[in-house]
Amino acid sequence: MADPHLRLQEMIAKLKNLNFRLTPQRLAVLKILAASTNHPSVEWTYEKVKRTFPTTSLATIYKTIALLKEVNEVLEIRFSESSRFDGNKPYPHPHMICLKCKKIQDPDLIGLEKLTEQATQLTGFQIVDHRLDFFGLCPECQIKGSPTVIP
Amino acid sequence: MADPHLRLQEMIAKLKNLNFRLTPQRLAVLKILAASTNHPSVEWTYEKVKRTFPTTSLATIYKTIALLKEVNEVLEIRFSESSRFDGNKPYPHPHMICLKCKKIQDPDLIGLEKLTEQATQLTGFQIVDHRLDFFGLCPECQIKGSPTVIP
DNA sequence: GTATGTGCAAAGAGTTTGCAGGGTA
DNA sequence: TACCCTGCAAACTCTTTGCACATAC
Repeated sequence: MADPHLRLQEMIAKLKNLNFRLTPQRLAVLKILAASTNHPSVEWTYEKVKRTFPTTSLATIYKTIALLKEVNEVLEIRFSESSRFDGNKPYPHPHMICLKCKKIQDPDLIGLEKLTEQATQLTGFQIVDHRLDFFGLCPECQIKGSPTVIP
Repeated sequence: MADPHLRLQEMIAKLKNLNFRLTPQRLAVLKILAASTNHPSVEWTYEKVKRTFPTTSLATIYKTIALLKEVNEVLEIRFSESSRFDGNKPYPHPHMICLKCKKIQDPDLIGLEKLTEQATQLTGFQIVDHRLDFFGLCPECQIKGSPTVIP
């Protein structure tokens, strides 16, 4: 993962450059997204921010994340039920998703570029984005009946 | 693509074997999903079925597709906005998705198995499903301002 | 004949939006 | 001080559900 502190500074710089204001609530969201490897959900981020700012609203979390998406400082991983976010690596990359505990992990795969080339040549598409998800059971969930934790 | 007539027969056989009833509405949905290469949405399927059965309800389309998902005779491609379906190839495969006209196409890519193996070995996940989507502009949409058609 | 499927309307979940009041630069 | 941001509640979209009536087998 990228250095969380560095990522936070990058995010702050981006927002300042674009003349967006750095409110305490926003800063709290940035910190969480910059440092998390667990691909937080909106709800999880909301609960975490509320520990510091109990009056924070869900709408503010949504609005802040929408802003970060707009300036490409967070990657949204959309599922039909809800979305998960990655502010540490805000660019497309493969994910391993545990169907039981909902953990999301980033494997370093080699060869995805080759597939992208093939796809381009076969279809003539001008590719601007991609998404590769593997679904299954993580090592922990293969063994015990681990609790379902949705980050 | 698989032979649409054959696919329809397979779907019918599956439902009969499991003692589900073959209503005219259901049959209409099966026909559409077995024969379509455009990865229909629920809404598109609904409009198409209504031409033959004007009193059909959206709920029936949803219920029929849910049934087909349950017996693995249709692949659901979920997006946060809505889902698209493939009854012709009801198993995981890569998709090319045009961001403009919403067309979805199936490229025959070589090498995805290698990535799956890598992912398994790197993470220890027991993989049961995957999804690979490429997003971009199809050849038509790269040129003209083609109309946005959502199947 | 009987259980299953249909159609309508209402409920549900996650997300977005409008607006009045409050805080940043 | 001026404008942007927050927080609350209502709205929105896609999908699911409950229930009375209809119908496939």
